[in-house]
Formats: sequence, structure tokens, C-alpha cells
Amino acid sequence: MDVSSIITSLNDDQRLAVSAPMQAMLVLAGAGSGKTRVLVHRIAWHIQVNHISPYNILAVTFTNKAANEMRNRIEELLETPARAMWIGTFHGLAHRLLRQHAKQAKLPDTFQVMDSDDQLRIIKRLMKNLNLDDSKWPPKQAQWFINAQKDEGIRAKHMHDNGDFYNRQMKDIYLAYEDVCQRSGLVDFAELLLRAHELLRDNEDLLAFYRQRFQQVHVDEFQDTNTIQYAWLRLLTEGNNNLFVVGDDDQSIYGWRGAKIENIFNFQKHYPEHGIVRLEQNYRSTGHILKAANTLIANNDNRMGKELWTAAGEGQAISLYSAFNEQDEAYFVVEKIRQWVRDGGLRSETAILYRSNAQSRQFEERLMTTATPYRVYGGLRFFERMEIKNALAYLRLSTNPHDDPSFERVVNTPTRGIGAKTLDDMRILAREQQLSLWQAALAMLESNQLPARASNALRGFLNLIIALGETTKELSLHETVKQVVETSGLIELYKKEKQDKGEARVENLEELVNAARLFDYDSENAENLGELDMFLAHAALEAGEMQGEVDEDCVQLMTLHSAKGLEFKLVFLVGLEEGLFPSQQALDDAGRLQEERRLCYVGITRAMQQLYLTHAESRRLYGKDSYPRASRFLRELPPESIQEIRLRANVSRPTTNSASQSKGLGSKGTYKLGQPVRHEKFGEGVVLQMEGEGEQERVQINFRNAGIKWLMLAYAKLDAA
DNA sequence: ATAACAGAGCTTTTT
DNA sequence: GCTCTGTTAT
Repeated sequence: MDVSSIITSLNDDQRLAVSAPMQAMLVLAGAGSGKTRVLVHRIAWHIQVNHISPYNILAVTFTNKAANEMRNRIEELLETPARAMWIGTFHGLAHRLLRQHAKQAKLPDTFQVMDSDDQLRIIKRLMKNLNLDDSKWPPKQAQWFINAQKDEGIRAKHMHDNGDFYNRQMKDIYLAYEDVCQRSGLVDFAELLLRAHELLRDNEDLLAFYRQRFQQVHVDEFQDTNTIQYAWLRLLTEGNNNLFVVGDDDQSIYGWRGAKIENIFNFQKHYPEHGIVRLEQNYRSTGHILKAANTLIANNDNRMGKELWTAAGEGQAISLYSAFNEQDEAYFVVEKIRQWVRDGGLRSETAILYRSNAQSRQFEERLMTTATPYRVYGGLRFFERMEIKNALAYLRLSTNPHDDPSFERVVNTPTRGIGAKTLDDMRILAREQQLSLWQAALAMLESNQLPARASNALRGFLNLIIALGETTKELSLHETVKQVVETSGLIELYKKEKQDKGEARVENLEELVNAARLFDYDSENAENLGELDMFLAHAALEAGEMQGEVDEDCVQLMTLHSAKGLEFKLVFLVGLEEGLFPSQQALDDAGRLQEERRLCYVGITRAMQQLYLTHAESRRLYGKDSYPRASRFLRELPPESIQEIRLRANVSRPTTNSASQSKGLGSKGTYKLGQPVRHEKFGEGVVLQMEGEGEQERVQINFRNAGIKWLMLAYAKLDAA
């Protein structure tokens, strides 16, 4: 076997990591330094050089995308499939363990995974039952609280309420929630991890088995692990000193959802016999960009320490543009993108990155008016769409009728005459007698307490579900799904809905049937689970990037968080303003501020060739005009790498003060400050100031190509741009 | 049972 | 200011 192929293509540091002795390893991999490459080659190294069977290897990631990519790349490198190797997300692997050992995990064989939407519904319901005022106790907060406890490995019964009223209340909700989940056979995301941890912790034989099996354990994005994930990894590797982690403390941006950057420091304590490798050579960006990133992040403390460098040249300086307002910012960015495209670039090589989703709007509008194709990331994914969740609810009920959230979701969707009264009675009965809604419904039918109409409707629904369960046994998966979608009446329902929306929903349902047809049922690894149950688990664990990908060449719009791991030739990092980025909530918290800085670092390091930074001097936020100061991050960048963009030489722009003055003037006129306009001769521009009234009304406009001009409204032919 | 209305909320997201 | 949710009124 030609072993050299595994390491010849690597640089010295990468090679050091890949060929390190079999011991605990910490690889600090800077942005664009070949992190995945090292993981992939390390695993190939184990297989080919250390002769470890794929069966004895475990690799954990955070996203399905990363897991799939890793498996593909390993198989490509080895030129052989390695199905026996466990590669997956924390949640996916935990799910697999729980399936395989459901009994020992104290779960029913048919347990199903629910997403956060289902979870929130359960919590809302149960809080209503507890008579809690949801304005005083927001269900979202309770959900957040429960998940935070689970992330820390804390069960309701182990919580200390410290005599605190709030904690006491939360504890009660948590207790009730655990109860409902256990009874309906439902497991939320955090529960997967917590239970998988408990499973190993409490079953010595199992733990021994897996410790022996997983001779080498690899973790990607280690800086994002939370307490329970790290605890699980420690259980698996304790005594074996075989944990290989790759991460970047400077790219830790998920502290707010429980990620513990400290795990990196703790790793060094917990595995005293470990090696460290730093990957600092960057293969993505040019010199100025890396210099900016390095200089910025140096403002953080408690770093492991790392400095990116490149063998490529300095490249172009980073451009900084101060916009008048958010429209002008969008205008500027879109113009630059159009120029890029005119110069032969692809739209898909460009990305607009922002701190919060709400910022996408201005850019979308501008892109729309210029007929520039774009794609906004984030938002609903395929399996989260209402019509899909409804169809899945029918499927879930057909395998487990005690799934209350699914029952609630579709019992009267489409409407079949099961009203609020009937449902309320059913809920009360279910709660009083500790029954599932399904059981309560059966009981009510039996006791003949319902009016005939309601009774018939309800019986109709129950029969529908039972019939679905029967057909499932005979039909293939996609036929089952097709059957459900049709006989449930969902297709009918959405066909009637207002044209475009309903049409899209019908299409999505058809796409669901298609997804079922294409579903790759790996019966070997199905852990005795039917195809339908596997499909449902798949739907919950992999919300699906697969929303009918348009392969058009599109400008990419996304938040900084979703940009992590991606790269673009041309990047716009927008809205660099105090209160927006760094966010308002981070301003008075040193720890959060540092996380914002890391986020900025992530943003900067997405750029390969050219980076634009923009901020607006005025911005409408929550319906109010604000005049934010430029982000502190801008001041933390090396001036020699930054080039300020001026539209015209020596153009003076309104300062904060004059901007607020002109706002007053603008209120009575036809035009608004910052409004984009078009003039026959001067082309496109932005309104800067207004004065006078009626015949005398004048507008000052900053024209893109003609500079700043005062125009009499009565004579100038202006159109909204 | 649908539409209209009022009220809340408003960083970031994967699983 | 806008969007989403849940409630109320027809």
C-alpha cells in the first residue's frame, strides 16, 4: 500500500498532526488552514498505517453536511467505502446509540425525535395545563431554560431551586415536560445527548464495549462542544488517551447556545499526555485580509494563540465604505457586485454577510430592482415547512398514535369538524387520567359522551390513522407517503389555498414523496427499525438543505454565523456599527463582546480575494432612526490594510448632527433622507437633504456618477430609483 | 371557520 | 416599522 500518498500533499504542520503517535491530540486549526483535510488524512492514516479497522473508528461533527463531506473525502482518499466507520453528528450518533439500546436507555423502541418546534408546542400546552400566564412566563424562555439544563447534563430532579421562585417554577415545568415526553415516546435534541451520556454512564458493560470498539475518536469543531457533549467524549475515551480534537478557539461563536470554549483548556488538563499542533498557514485569503484578521483578534484575551500567514501575496487592501444610511449601503454593495459581474466574476463568488437576518431586506430590495439573482440562506428548511410537518405528523401517528404533538397538529387539519370543545374535553381527560390524546379520544368515543357529529368526526380521524397504519405495512415507503398525503386530505386542502402559496405547498408535498422514494434505507444500520421510522428520524435529524436547489448563479446572503466554514472571493461585511455589530446586548459584557469579535474574525476570514467593510451613519432600527457610531472593530483593524472609499473627491457627508437636522426638513417634503432616486441626466443618486416647500422645495442629491447637486424639485425630473 | 385585529418581540442556529 | 402569533368577531 502506498502510504506516502496520505502525507505527501500536506504541509509540515498538517503532516505532524496526521502522523502523530496514537495519543490525545489537540489541533488548533486556523481559518482556511486545512482543518477537514487533517481530519480526513488522520483517519486514512490510522486505517492504512496503523491498521486500525474502520469499524474501530469514530468521528464526530456538528452538522450533517460536515459529516457527509468527511465520509466522502475519506472514502475518496482510501478509494474504498468504509461503512463500518461511525461518522456523524453528535445528535445522529447519540440517536443511533439510543436506537440500538433503547431498553437500557429506558425508551420505547418506537421513540421518535422531535424538533424544537414540536418541543415548544409541548411546553405551551403543558404550561396552559399548569395555569401559567404565558405573558408572565414566556414558553420560549422555559424551552430555553430546559435545553440549557440538559446541555449541562442536569435533570429536573437534580436541579436546585435555591428557594428561588423563578427556578422553582422552571423546575416544575421541566418535570412536567420530562413526564410528557417520556409518555409520548418523544425525545428532543438535547435529550438525545443527555440520554446517550446517561446510557453509557450507567451501563458499565456497554461503556466497556464502546471504549474497546472506538480505538480512535475524532472531533471536528471542538470549540463548539457543550458540557454534555464533552462529557460524553470523555466517557468514551477515558483511560485510552485516544481523543483527537480539531478546533479553533478564535472561531468559537456559539457560546450563547451552550458551547464551552473552556473545553479546549480543560482538554489539556484532562488529557495530560497530549500533543498540540497549530495550523497557521492559510490557503484561502490574501495578506491584507489575514493581517486584518490577526490584528483584530489580538484584542481578545485568553486565547490559545495563533497567527495566520499566507504564502500568497498581500493582495488588495480591504475597502471601507461609510454609507449615509442602510439604503445607500445596499446601493453601494450591489453596485460593486454588478461591477464584479461585469468584470467577468460570478455572482456565486460573492457574499453579503450581516449580523442579523433583518438586515437582508435592504439588500434584497436593491438586488431585486437591479434584477440581480440572489439567494438568502436561513429561514425555513424543507422538513420544517408547515405542510411537510403536517404530513409527517400523519406518518408519525400511524406508527405511534400516542405522539400527542402530532395528534394536536393534524387532528383537525384539514378541518374535519373536530372543534375546540371536543379537543378541550379530550385534553382534560388525558391530563386527569394520564392518557395520551389518542387514548383519551378512544375513551370518549366509548363512553358516548360526545354529540353525534363530533363523535363521527373523531371516529373518522381515528379510523383514518388506523387505516394508514395498516396500509403502511404493505406499501413501500414512498407509496406510504403518497397515500398519507392524499388520503389525509392535505393535498386537497392546499390546492384550495390561495394560488401561489398553496401551489408551492402542493409541490413540497410532492417533493416529500420524492424524498421518500430517494431515501437511502440502510437496513444494515437500521437498528431493527422500519423504513418509515428511519425516514422520520432522518426528517427530524436532518432538516434538509434540499429545498429544490436552484442552480442559478446567485449572490449569497447570509448571517455571519451561517457563513462559518464557507469562503467567497468577494465578501461584503455590512452593518459594522456599535449596537448592531457588536450587538447591543454584547456592549456591556466583556465575554460576549469577545464572542462578537470572534464573529467578526470569522467574517473577515471568509474572504479570499477582496473584502469590503461597510457601516451606515444612519439606520432605521425597529421603526426608529438611529445614528450609530462605527463599530469598534473597525478601529481595531490595521490602518495600512484599509482603504477608505470616497464616492467623489472631498465629498462631505452629513455628520450625525446635520443628519438629524435634515431629517426634520425632510419630514414635510416628498422625499425622504437617503431615498434612492434617478435623474434623467445625472443618473442614480441618494437624497441627502431637503429644504423649502412647494415651488421652492429643493433637494440635495448625491449622484453616483455626477457628485452632489442641489435640485429644484419643481424643475428636476426625479424618479424613485 | 375564516378574516380581521391586536399585541408582542426584535441577535445569532444545528440538531 | 415589520412580521408573526393568537384571539376575537363575523
